[in-house]
Amino acid sequence: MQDLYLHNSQTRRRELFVPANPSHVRVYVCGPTVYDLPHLGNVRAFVDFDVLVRLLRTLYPRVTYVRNITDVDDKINARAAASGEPIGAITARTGAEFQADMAAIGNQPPDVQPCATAHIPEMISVIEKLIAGGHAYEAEGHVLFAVASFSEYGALSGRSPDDLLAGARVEVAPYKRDAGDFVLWKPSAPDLPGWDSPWGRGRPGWHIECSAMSWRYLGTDFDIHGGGSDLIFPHHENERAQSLCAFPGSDFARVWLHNGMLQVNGEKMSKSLGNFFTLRDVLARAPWEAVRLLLLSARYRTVLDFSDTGLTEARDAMDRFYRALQNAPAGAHAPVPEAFLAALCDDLNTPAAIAELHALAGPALAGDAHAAAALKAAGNLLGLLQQRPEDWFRGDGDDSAILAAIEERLAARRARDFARADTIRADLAAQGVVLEDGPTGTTWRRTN
RNA sequence: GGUCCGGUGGCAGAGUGGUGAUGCAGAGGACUGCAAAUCCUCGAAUGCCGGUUCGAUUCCGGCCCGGACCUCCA
Repeated sequence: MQDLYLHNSQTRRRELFVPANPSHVRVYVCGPTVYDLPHLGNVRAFVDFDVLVRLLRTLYPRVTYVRNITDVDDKINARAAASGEPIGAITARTGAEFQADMAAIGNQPPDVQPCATAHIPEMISVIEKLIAGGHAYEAEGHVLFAVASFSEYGALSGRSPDDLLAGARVEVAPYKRDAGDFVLWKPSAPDLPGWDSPWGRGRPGWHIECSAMSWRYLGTDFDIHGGGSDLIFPHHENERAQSLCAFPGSDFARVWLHNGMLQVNGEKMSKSLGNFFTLRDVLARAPWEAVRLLLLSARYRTVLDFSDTGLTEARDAMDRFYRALQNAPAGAHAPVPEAFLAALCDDLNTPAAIAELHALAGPALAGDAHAAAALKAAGNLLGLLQQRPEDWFRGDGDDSAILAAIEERLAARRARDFARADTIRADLAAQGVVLEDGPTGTTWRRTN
């Protein structure tokens, strides 16, 4: 079997991936907070981890992929207060939109998508373990994690507790023992979501849900934890501290993977900056496979700058791949090519993998049916190239007017009335239909 | 200010201690009524300064520039 190497952000090194149990690989990825439509930066992360899981599924017999849904959060509360829409309605609606968008970009559903609000008892249980172990304390109705109780605190994000204080941007609540202490549980006002707990009616802090739900579905130790690089601190640092202290002797996640941010015009795309495109904005301008190819055209760890040029190029590349696929006999199957698999096994080197796609497209276009079948098999690992080529080029819709115009143009060409033929072709082009005259006749495709 | 990541042709983007992938764009040609698509050919890059080395784009140090994070974030 191909060795898989991954860049572990905890050690900051590329390491051979060795699952704790090769017959069952376990992966946890931080999912969305459901209060708005996913933007393209969110989508990049989930596409990257979708490819990771597809790869793991080809290398290992069983993979459990857990991705949480955060449906209790102060941003959700703020959105509800601002819009008047009830919290439950916001989370239900945007949760459904999230699922629809994941399907629209070609991501396979995770095995488990636990909601935070359905796992309050597990969170309370973890918090109780932390208090019992001397890692958490109650203060003014809050339960706080005591950073000083965990000597490894800061190891994941590479900072010392002292560094964290130096440039702190927020005021330190007076009830904290240390400035770095963070909330596990906090009191909730009567008009906000709350659950009964040993510390009164309240709601969880941000980080505890992931500790609770990874424990519930993957156990105290698992193989890979993924998320955006902006989550390394504080979210993952705190999550790790909670889990390691609640379950002494465990390793929690053994490999941490963090995807780079997506930028637009050199600036980070994020909800708080208000410069984001939702996935739906982008899908209105290009087919989903072009968007997906663009997102995979840079390595997951690097910053990716989104541009219209890139979108156009990705679309043209998909055109070429699907053209090549037209030479695959129906039902032809080929194994995933070695070089392609090797690229993905090198820390998900998707640009190198896409270069292999191009290397297959050449022979396939020249009529090599095996190369075409291999191209399709490789594309499948990226979540691409599984449509019929005619659907990619022409899609659904009423083609009768187009076909009639093509017939008329063919008649004009036979009569050597090229002016008329060119007029028809130009008219179709204006409608987004490109004609291509080949040795076997005229074919057509949509470009919008 | 602190921690971390990165700077490769016109653009995007890999890799590598010893002729620097791939795609787009560009130039020339084949094919075509003309195009489109396809094919052939070509030109074009390692931020700056040192160090180690027979040899550095790669390793080390400094500098410059960009980005992420420093309790909202994928």
